[in-house]
Amino acid sequence: MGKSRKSRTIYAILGFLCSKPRSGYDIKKAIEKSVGFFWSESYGQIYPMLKKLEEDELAVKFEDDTPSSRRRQRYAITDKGRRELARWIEEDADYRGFRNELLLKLFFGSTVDTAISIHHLQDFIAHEQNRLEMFEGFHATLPRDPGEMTPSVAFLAATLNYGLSGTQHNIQWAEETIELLKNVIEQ
Amino acid sequence: MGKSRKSRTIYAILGFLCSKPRSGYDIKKAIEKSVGFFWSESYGQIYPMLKKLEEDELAVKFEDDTPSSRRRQRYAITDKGRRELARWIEEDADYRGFRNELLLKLFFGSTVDTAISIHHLQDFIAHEQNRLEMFEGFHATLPRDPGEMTPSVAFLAATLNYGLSGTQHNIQWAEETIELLKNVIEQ
DNA sequence: AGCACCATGTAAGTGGTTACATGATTCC
DNA sequence: GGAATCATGTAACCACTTACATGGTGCT
Repeated sequence: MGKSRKSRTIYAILGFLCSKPRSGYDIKKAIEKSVGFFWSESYGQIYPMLKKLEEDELAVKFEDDTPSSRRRQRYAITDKGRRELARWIEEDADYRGFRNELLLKLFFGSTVDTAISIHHLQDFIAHEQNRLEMFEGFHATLPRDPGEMTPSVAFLAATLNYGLSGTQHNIQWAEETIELLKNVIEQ
Repeated sequence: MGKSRKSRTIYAILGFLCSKPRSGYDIKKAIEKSVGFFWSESYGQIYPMLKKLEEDELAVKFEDDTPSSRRRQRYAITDKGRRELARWIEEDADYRGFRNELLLKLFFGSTVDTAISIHHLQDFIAHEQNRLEMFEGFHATLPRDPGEMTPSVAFLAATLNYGLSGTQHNIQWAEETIELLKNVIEQ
């Protein structure tokens, strides 16, 4: 009776098959491009899982009928697959299992030179500023007209907003924390 | 040449041994109480790792000399252990590997009834509000007087601030997102 | 010819959780 | 006596990453 130690790879794949048939390679790329800032899957998970999806009749494979093109094994989601995806989405989400290495290093910061912690925070700010630019670029491509706010755009915007405002928040926190640590040094 | 697929359990343990000798049980409790909102370790990791720490001379075991008390095997960090901990802290932190199940469900929200996504967000708000109370309670115990702002308090405050402001941010985002989704429904 | 990219996989290894086993101690 | 907690461990299992293998395609 495990609490929630199940792979979510299957649902990530089903979710991306929902919009259109895709190959394993397509799925990996789509994940990186759209949800990469909060989710990732490796080929080592995707390809075996696609095989299992077909076994369980949650997706069907169809070879490309154009023999001239590259070998490409695309999968389409079935009705059973859609139901399984919906069932999972309706389940309560699991909030546990976060691990933040930066915070752990910072928590132990009093055992090393404070300059090291400040350096980590500056690194983090640079990292988050890169992400911020990426988010802003992405955000600019969203339709601003409320008439174009279709459901799927709204859900995309929702996750994007999380990344955007979260990153801004991270930068602000890191800057404030640097000041805090500098003040402590001076005393 | 793995990029960073090494266990950090060893460093979490060393970090907690740094302040005083502890048993495996103590370490687990200390982690839950202080860094539980961004880190966790299980006994299945801690006890074998303590054994390994002793083998590698990063810690030494000493049985309690009071035979009347419970069996308790405490470990003390060695100089070598302190050096190893410091070495790790100085390394660049790894920001990768976050997975957010709530966001994934939300990203696929257009495939199910929007009420489900709103329900998830309301659940999330309740969850974060509980955490907020916990953080605020914890925060209130910190010394406010700048004179008492010792380094170790400052680093504790830094991580706590992350949790505190991050939780506030999460709540705000979730509330705004509910409004966004409600507006989409009405159209 | 050579490089970058497309594309599909597999094998090995690891980190981590969960469930279970065991027993002492404290407190009601 | 019984329950809760203290306390230490192990075995099994699993999700996931990494590294490797293989070969086609398109472009210069």
